[in-house]
Amino acid sequence: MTGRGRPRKEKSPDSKLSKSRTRPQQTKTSPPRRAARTEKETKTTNGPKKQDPQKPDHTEEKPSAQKTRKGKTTNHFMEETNVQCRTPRDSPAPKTSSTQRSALETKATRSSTPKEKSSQKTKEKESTCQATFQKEPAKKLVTQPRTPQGPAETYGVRAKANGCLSDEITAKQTKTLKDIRRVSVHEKATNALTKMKQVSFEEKVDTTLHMTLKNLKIKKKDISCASEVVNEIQRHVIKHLKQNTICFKDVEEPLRTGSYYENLKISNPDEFDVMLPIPVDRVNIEPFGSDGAFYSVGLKRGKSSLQKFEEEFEDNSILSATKMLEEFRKEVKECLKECKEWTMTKKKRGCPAVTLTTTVQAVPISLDLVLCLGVKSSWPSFTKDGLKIEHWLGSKVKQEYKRKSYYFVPKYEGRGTAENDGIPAKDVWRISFSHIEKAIIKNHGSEKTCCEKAGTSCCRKDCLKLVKHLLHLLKEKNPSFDKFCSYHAKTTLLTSCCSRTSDTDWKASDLSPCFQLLLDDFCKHLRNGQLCNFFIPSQNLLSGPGAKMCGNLADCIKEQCEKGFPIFQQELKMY
DNA sequence: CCAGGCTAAACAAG
DNA sequence: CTTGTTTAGCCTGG
Repeated sequence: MTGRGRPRKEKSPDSKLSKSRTRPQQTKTSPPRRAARTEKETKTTNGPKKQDPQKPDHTEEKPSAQKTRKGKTTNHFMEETNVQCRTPRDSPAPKTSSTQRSALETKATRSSTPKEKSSQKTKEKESTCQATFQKEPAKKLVTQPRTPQGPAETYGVRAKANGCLSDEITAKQTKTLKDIRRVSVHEKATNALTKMKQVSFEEKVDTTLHMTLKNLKIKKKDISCASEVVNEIQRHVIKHLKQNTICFKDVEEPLRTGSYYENLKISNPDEFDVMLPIPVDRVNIEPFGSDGAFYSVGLKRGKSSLQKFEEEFEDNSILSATKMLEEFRKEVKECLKECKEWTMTKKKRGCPAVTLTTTVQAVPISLDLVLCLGVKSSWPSFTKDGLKIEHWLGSKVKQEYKRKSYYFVPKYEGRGTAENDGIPAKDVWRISFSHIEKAIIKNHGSEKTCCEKAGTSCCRKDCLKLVKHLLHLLKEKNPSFDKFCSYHAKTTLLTSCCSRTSDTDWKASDLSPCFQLLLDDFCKHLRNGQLCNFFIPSQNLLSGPGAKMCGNLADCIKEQCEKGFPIFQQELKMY
C-alpha cells in the first residue's frame, strides 16, 4: 500500500500500466487486507462481510453469536446500571428485588422524566451516542430488543410497545377494588418502567443506527486503492475509444454516477458506475410501451458515425441498442488485452453495462461501463409531471436541470424479442437521468448552505444509506426480494424529500425518526404497489416485483422497525 | 485544455 | 466535542 499517495499527475499512463500488471502477484504475497486490518481498526471495519455478501458464510456466525447473548441478562443488568441512560432491555427479571426496582425507578425519573408517552423526538442523543461508540464494546449494543410481551407481564400488565394503559385497566375490570388498588400501585411502577424502557428502546435504536452508519463508512485507504485502479482503466478505455474506433470516437467526458460518486456508497468502494456518452443530435424518439421509460431512437437523416447500428423498420430506421452495445463490448474487450488484471463479466440480458472486475489487495472491485446516448434537446413529454422539486429545491433549480441533456442507455425489459409496433425490445433504449439524480443528491438542501461547513447538516443522505443497507440485508436474508434494488430506496428518498421539503424536517440530530419516517413512506409505496419513477411518473418501479413481494417486504421492514432493527444489531455483533 | 482552487468526507489530534 | 490535515472528485478561469 505504500506509495499510493503520490500525486496522480506525476504518473504517465504507461508507467501505471506496467505497475498494475504486476499487482496480481503482489496481492498473492501480501496478506489479505482483512488480516492486515485486524491490527487496528477491527471494531469499526466490516471485515467479515468483506468478500461477498451473497455468500452464506456469515450465517454460520449468527447462531453462535446468539448463544452468547443468552443467559447473560442478569449480569448484563448489573453492568447496565452503571451506564447512564442505558437501562435493561431484557428486563428486570421477575425476581427483581424491591431495592433494585426502586433504584430503577429513580433512575428512570432522574435520567429522563419523560413527559410525553411516545417521545418521537430524541433530542441531544448524539452526545450520548458518540460517547457510547467510543467506549462501549459493540457486543453490549446488540442485545435482543424487548419482545412485545416482555417481562412486564410479571406485573400483571400487558406491556405494549407504546404502553397503552387503558387496555390494562379493562383487562382488570373484573377484579375487586382492592385488587385494582394494588394493581394501580403496580401500574405506577410499571408505568415508570415502561416509559423508561421506551426511552431505552428508542435510544438503543438511535445508537444502533449511528453505529451501523459508522460501519458503513468506507475507509479512506480503500477509496485510494480502488479509485486509482478504476480511474486508470477508465482513462485507458476512453483513450482507446477515441483513438482506435470510429463509431465511439465522439465519446464525451464520462458521467460518474451511482452510489460511489454520489457519496452514498456503503461498506466498500467496490462498485463504480460510469456512463460513457456518445452525443447524438437530432434524433426521433418514439415511446416503446406505455410508461414512457423506454424509447426507440431514430437518427435523423445525415451522415453519422452511428449509421452502422441502424436497423430498418417499416418506413424509418432506428438505432439498435443491442448492436451498439455488442460493438462497445468488443471494443472494451479489445482494450482489456493491455490490462490483464481486469476481466469482463458475461453479458446479462437487457443489462446496459459492460462490467469489468478486478481485485485490489484481494478485494474484488467492479466497474460498470455504461454506453449511452446523450441527447441535448428538451426532455420527452413523459417527464412533464416529474421532478416535482419546486417546493424543495426551487423552480429555478428545476429549470436549470431541465435545460440539461438527458441520456439513453441500452437497457430493455423482459424478452428481447417482445415487439411493439414491429420493433423488438432488444433494440430500444431506457431513458436515464442519473446525472440529475447525482446533482440533486449533491445539492439536496432547501437552504443552499445545507450540509456545507458553514451551514446546518441534515440526515437525508444518511437516511438513504440506512435504507439501502437495510434493503441489502433483507435481500441477503430473503433472496425472493431480488427484484428490489437500491434505486427503489433512492426514489423513495427523492419523493419523500419533495413532501418534507424543509431542511428542519431532516435535522441531523433526528436521524432515527427521519429514517423511520422514510421507511414508513417506503412501506406505503410497497403496500400501494406503486412507486413512481421520479422523472417519469407514469413508470411504476414496483410493477416488476409484484404486489405479493411488495407486501412481504413491507412486513419485513415493519418488523425491523418494531424490534429496533435486529438485522442491524446482528451485524454489529460481528465486529 | 489543464492547473489550481474548492468541497465533502475520512481521519487524527487535542 | 472541535480543529486541522489529507484525499478524491469537481469546477472554473486564464
